[in-house]
Amino acid sequence: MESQYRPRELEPRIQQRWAATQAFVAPDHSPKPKYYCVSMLPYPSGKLHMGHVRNYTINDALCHFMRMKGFNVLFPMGWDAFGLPAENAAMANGVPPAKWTRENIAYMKKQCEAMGWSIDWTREVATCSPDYYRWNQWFFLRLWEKGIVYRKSGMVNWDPVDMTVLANEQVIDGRGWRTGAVVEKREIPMWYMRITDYADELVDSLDGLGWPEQVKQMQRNWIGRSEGIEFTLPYDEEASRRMSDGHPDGSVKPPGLKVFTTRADTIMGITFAAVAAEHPLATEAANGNAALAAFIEECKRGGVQEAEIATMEKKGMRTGLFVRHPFTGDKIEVWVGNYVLMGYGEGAVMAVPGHDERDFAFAKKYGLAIKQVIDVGGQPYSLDEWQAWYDAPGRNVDSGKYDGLEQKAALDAVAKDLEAKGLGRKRVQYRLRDWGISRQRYWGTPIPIVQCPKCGDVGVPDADLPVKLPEDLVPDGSGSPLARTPSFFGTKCPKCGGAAKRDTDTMDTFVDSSWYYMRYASANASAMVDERAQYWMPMDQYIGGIEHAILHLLYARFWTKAMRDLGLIRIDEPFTNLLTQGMVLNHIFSRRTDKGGIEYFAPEELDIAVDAEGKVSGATLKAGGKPVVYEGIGTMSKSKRNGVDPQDMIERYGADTARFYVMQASPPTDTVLWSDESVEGSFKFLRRLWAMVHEHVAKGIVARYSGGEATRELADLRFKLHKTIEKVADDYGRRMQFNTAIAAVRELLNLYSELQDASPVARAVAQEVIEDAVLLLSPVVPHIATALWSELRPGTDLRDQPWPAVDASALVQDQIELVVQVNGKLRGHIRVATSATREQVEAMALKLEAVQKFLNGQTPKKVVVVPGRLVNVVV
RNA sequence: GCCGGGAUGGCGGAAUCGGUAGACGCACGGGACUCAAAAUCCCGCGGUGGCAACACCAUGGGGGUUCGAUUCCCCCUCCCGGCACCA
Repeated sequence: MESQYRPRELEPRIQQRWAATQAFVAPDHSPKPKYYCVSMLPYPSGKLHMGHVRNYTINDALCHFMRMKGFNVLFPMGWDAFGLPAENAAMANGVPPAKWTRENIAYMKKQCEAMGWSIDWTREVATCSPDYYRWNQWFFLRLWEKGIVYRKSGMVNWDPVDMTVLANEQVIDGRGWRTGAVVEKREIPMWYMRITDYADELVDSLDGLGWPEQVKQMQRNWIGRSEGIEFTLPYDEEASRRMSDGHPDGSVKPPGLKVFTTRADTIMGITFAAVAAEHPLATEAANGNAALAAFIEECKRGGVQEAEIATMEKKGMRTGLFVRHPFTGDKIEVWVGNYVLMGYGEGAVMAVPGHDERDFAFAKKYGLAIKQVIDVGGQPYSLDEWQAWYDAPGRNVDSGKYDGLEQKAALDAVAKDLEAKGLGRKRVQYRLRDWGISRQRYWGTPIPIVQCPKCGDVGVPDADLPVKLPEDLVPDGSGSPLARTPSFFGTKCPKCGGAAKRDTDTMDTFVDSSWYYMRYASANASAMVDERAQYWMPMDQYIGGIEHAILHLLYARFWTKAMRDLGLIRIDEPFTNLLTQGMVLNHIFSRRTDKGGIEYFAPEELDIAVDAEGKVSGATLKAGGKPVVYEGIGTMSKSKRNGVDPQDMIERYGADTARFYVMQASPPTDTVLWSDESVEGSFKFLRRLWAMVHEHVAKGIVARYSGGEATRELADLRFKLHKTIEKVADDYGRRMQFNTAIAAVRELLNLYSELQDASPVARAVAQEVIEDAVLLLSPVVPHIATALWSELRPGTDLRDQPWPAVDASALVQDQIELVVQVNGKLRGHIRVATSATREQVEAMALKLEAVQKFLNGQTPKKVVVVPGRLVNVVV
């Protein structure tokens, strides 16, 4: 055996052997139980970053562990290959997105191979491949036929200088990132999917999933199912006349202002009403009111991001129009408020400043009446105390016939009365909105629709799919390249044969990632999926960043249900268990460009200054010395340019060190701030492991311990070994906490290295311990483990070894150590027989000198005995 | 702003169901080996006081429940993620 650990020679050799024997190609049928484990597919940004290393190493370790446990394991890989960064790279370098993307994929695939992940590459998927995206198009058409896909107008961010639609990411502080121009909202026609049709099921079926509770909670809150009442505030004479004279959308004249509320019990507290700037009533009121028209224009300025809208200062203006209270007939003034969202409910609210936080802030600002209609324990009405009582439970007061009712009863009574008057009804409202999938971009799946002047929207016939994306275009940042390419959009109507135009929008990339895991399972199928998907799905374990907790996971769940309803798969949920990996963070540095846009810098391009506390205080460019702005820490991302390439680590220490490092550093669910300081320690450990095996082998390998007389020391070592096997299996399989599993093996090896005994029994125990330690670590560091195993058991392969068995007899103990506390503070230890009674334990504890000292001759007030753990003497 | 999460030594983290706070490492200090260095090995390592035994303090801050709280409850601060066109 080599005395030196040389990962750079060893790892490629072992990887070649795996490739030659197709070691990780998973059969689609097996007598073994299946285990399907997938990591969220990476965006091919150029190089792997540490987040990927963490993600796929967790995936790989779980897969190795499950193989050892006797499962038929599938670990596939693919590329989320459409999207914005490819277009940005194209603009920067003049290279078509297709070329850039494919080169990145090739490089990153090499890196994956160098990491030694046990991927079944025969199932690789790249979402930019026509073989893949044709099924996006095919499925889109099926959903269209079913009415799940439909067209309506939607709001986008508009850059008036570049004349282009901006992604939210491209809007920085309300300005376009390239031009620095103030962004505007613009309404354009788009395709939508009716995810809201599935809202109830998406909430209800969360319950059965093995997902982190926090993720399920986030999804529930996102869908935001709330039961409330939709009712009408009738117009007064003036409003009635104006709204019927020229109702802007020309639809049926509404008899009043429709609102939705979950707090109808506070209906007697209405002091005004508010509508969104885009509401038809606002439009009508602005007719001939220049100030209001200007205010509405102002509301439409700025981007469409919710965070931006929600943090805006609350502003409003009178419309001069009035509605009437449904019960009292009192006149209620209607305001336009920038805090009312057109996209939620009816785009209009009844305002009860006494019992709603936003209405309160608005009323206070404009000096509107605030009326308390819920009694909250006799507290006096006081604006200063308002924060304390606005949403407290209580009985109705100052509410006429509803006085004295509790919330639920008041709600029911109000609903009944509104229904009786024909003004309202109970209804469920979701916060969730339908999924808009149209993007005015080039690098995505073309929408398979032809717009015919005679026939309207016509679907591309299945036989003509895929509608291929031209791959040689280079975007320039203004408008969509497809919309300027007649050879793409010029076509004939499939229905009438006349000249027609293709839809030049592409699909949201969330479409691509909504079903790729089913395509892996039915690789190269001539349909979207086939029966093999049914074998592998639902996925046993899904792993990915917590940042995908809502959107991606919700869309994928919806998509799966839609596929089920079209008879393509017979499952309700795609992901049985979910592990949300914490993000790998790094420092972010940026600078404003001359144009007013923004530019990011990688840490290696900068000289970074640190203050006395070790915190980053500033930075300058290495080239040129210009200062840059420190923006704090954030997720490693391509756009912020703060990723760390693991390549150096692989080249210096090998893949096993990189793998070991990320796995031992922290629990997978934790966020970590990148630091490459302790990588060296991981390498030293592997070298020490190698040295231990080398030393053992040099003394001569023997058959592992299988019974016979053992000294106390050997029995203790075997106890530790078998406890460790139990713990590591639990950490890998149930807790998925690899850092503590590795720490446990280190403890075992620390104990092992103290062993001096060279007797035949000791040699057999040593063989047992070192063999099993290699097996326990093998899921994390498969290369070194494979090499060491072949020295410990010549002629056998690590890949054929099952997970080590726990020897129950090694775990039997006759004595245990208990902790003795006085008033909950540690004061000593006692060793007792495992069979000792409560009374015996108590007596022994009280006899301790450290305990007597605190007793001062008195009898203890109480003695708490926790079996197998501790004794607490209360004095 | 709203939703979800987090905060433990100089650093990463451990304590799994309310039961020994700091496992296991990194960094650092001291020592051994060496002509020297690297590598390796041994010892120490939360704070304050003390020669020591030991005592007290300590898990972001404040309060509470409990024999006992890093863990449960209430309030607060700061940080991270998401907020529908980044993926």
